[in-house]
Amino acid sequence: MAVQYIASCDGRVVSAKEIAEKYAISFEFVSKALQALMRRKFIASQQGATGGYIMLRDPKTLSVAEILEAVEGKQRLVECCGEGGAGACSMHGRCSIRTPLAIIQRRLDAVLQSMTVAQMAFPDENIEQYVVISQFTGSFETSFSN
Amino acid sequence: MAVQYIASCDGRVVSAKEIAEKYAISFEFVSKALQALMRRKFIASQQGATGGYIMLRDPKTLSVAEILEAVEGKQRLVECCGEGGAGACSMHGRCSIRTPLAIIQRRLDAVLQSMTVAQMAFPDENIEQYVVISQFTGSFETSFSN
DNA sequence: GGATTCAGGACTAGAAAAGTCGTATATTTG
DNA sequence: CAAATATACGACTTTTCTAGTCCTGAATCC
Repeated sequence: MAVQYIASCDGRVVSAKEIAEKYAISFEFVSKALQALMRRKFIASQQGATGGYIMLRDPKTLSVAEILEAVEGKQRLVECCGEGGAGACSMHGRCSIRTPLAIIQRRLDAVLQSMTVAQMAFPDENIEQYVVISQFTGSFETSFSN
Repeated sequence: MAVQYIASCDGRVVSAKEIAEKYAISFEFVSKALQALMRRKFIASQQGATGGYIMLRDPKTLSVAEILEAVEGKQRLVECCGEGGAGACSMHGRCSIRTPLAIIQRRLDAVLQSMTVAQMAFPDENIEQYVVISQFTGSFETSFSN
C-alpha cells in the first residue's frame, strides 16, 4: 500500500508519517518496510525536516514479486526450490517431488511478477495488458477497480 | 510425497508406517496429514493389522491446491482475499489494494490447481498437458522428471 | 538551535508451525 | 480369545517466525 501510494503521488516527496496516518498503521512499522525498499533502490529517501520518500524505479516495471522479496525475503514452498538449493534440503536424496514443486514455484513467481505497481496505482491505464494475462486463469475479467 | 506414493502404488493398501520409513519422517506426523486427507475423502483408511490407506479420488483430478488446503488450511495473501472476506480485514475501508491482491490470489490458486497428483506420480504420461499450461509463464519446458 | 525526518539495531510478545505423546479403537492372525 | 498391528485423535511441548515497539543517532530545513 505504501509503494502504491508513493507511486500515485508521482514525484512528490512523501513522509513515512503521512503514510502511517493515511493507513492507520504504526510509523515504525512503515519505516521498516520503506527502509528495506530503499536498500533495494526501489525508492529514494530524503532526510531532514521536509524529507520523505520518492519513487526511484518505474512503477510500470516494478513488480509485486520484487517488493515482497525486499520486505519479507524470498519466500519458497520449500527451501530447495530455489537456485541451487538442491542439496540444501533435509530430505535430499529421499524427496520425490522436488521437480514438480520447483515447477509450481516458478509459476507462482511468474504470477507475482505479472502484477506491477503501476497496475495497482493506475488501474485504468492498464486494462489491455491485464486482459491478456488473465487468459491463463481461465476467466476473462474486464474491469479493474479498487 | 505421501499422496504421490499412495497414488503410485495404484490400488495397494499402504500403511503410514511404510510411508514414514520410506521418507524418514515420524510416523505420527505422517498419520496426522493422512487423517486430514481422509476427512476430505481424498484417501480411504482401513484399520487393523493389514490396514493402511488407499486412493479414493482419481489422481488425475486431485490437485495440489486441494491437498494443501486439506493439510494446512486455506492459505491467503491476506485474510480478506477470499470469498466474502471483504469486511473480515482490520484495514477495511482504508485498504487500497484489495482488488489487485484478490486478482493475484486467484492466479496463485490457479497455479496450485494446475498441478495434479497424477502429474507428480506419473510424469511421463502427462507431457502434453504440461506444455500447454507452461505457456503462461513465458518459458517452454519440455521435460518433466524427478 | 530546535523541530522534523530518516536509519537501524535491539528487543518483546504473540501466533503459528513442527513435532511428540498417550490412549482408544478396529482388524487380522494364530 | 489373545496378541500384534493399524488407524483416530485430542493434548501437549518446543521451536520458529512475524508483527510490532523502543531507543539512539544522524541529516536537513527553517
